[in-house]
Amino acid sequence: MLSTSTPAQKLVLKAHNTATSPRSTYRHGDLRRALLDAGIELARAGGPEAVVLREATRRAGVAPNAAYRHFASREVLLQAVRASALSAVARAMEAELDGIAGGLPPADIARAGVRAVGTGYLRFALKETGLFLTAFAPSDVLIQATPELPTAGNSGLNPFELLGAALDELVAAGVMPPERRPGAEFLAWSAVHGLAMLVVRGPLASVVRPRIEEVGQRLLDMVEKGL
Amino acid sequence: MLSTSTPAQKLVLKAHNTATSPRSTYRHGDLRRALLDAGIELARAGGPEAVVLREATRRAGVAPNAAYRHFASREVLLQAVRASALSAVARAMEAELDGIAGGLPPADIARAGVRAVGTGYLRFALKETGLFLTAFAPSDVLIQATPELPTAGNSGLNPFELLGAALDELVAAGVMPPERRPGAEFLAWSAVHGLAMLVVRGPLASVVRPRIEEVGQRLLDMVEKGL
DNA sequence: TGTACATCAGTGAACGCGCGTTCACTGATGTAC
DNA sequence: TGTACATCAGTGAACGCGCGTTCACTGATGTAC
Repeated sequence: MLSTSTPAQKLVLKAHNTATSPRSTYRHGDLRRALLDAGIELARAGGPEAVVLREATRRAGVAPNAAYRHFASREVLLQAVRASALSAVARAMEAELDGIAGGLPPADIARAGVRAVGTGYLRFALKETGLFLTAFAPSDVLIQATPELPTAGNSGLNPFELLGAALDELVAAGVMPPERRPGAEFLAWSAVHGLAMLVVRGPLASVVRPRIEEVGQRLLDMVEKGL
Repeated sequence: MLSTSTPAQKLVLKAHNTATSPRSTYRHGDLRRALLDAGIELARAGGPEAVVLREATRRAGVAPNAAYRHFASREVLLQAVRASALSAVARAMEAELDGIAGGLPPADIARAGVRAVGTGYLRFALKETGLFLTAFAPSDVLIQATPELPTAGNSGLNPFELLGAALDELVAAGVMPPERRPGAEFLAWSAVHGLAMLVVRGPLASVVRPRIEEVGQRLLDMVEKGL
């Protein structure tokens, strides 16, 4: 079947090659993408340590060393996966932001923006724990966005920038005094990040998880009042 | 020299055996303790993944499998190290609590108590990063204190209990309304834990680290106001 | 339109590594007589 | 006080594992003529 496919069919096969359909051509088509996708899947299921070069090549249906045509090392692949995970976090935040009802006074909108960013972060951590851990995993390398490896969501802002923008709105709406603005993202981020870490893998997993929505909203209350 | 030592000298050697002094007797003396100490040292230097059975036995000057006389598996050794790390966190908090000046009004004392707990946590994370990460590392197992593996400091309270006690004082001093007390430790812990994680290994390492004391205090301001 | 050729994405085999863990053992120690 | 003996903490060797990475290669592809 596959071996008698026409050149045109082969092209289609190459373009849509997945782990399940055996390759029919010598060349893979888009191995870089396939490895990256496999890496993302591994990270989703098991966090950053689960991103293993050999397993990614296995899933792409390719010899282990083929990966080196596209990534200089396992570490470089992992960084690409992290960038993708960061982008997914940004999109989760944007989804929450999109849900904000219009027609409210500016102050309420601004407050809702910060809450949306925090809520998106927490929900992502719970729903996509592996990717979340990968995005913010301990790492010596500072993850840099590049044109090929965007860390931003649809808005063009990455998670950190989305938080910053939401806080700017808070100031613009007169909810937060401008002198408190500098560095405020560190405080807000810390609170939400800490809860996420403690709940998804840490000591609060069993205690807080069932009440995470409630505790999350209380945490955001605290941040709002405290900032 | 060592081979001609008297039985009494041998006993001393056994009791004080370290990685640097070669064993003179067949039996080790206190291998369990030596392995635990080596594990703690490994965790201190490299976090939880650095706690490697074979390396611990190497440092204890013993064959790799000798460890199985004292720990059922690598995981069990790691848990013992974690308990010790938690205890060290508690002691860091207690050190800050001890520094609180007396003679203040109860409300101020209570507030200072919460700050001390948070400050101790943050300072420990920065000074003993490896142990900090080990204490709160992702883990499926809930770390349980046992008589042989205390997680508490000198006060007899573990880090979580120290925070709880400080918050209780806040209520007792009339600073915090009693109805806000339940679950408040989750919020306070989240904030401090998040900052610690983001700074010691996360994306804020380079940005915030130089200003960590200031940012830490601002974070505690936020918690105090927001609770 | 056909052919020669350079490119380079993938192959196949192998490497060294360090890990956790199991096995059958040995011999120092403390204890019972 | 001396001796036989059971205990059990440590030894020595080996296992299988999966990893990242390197090597010399091959053959499908697109391009220049």
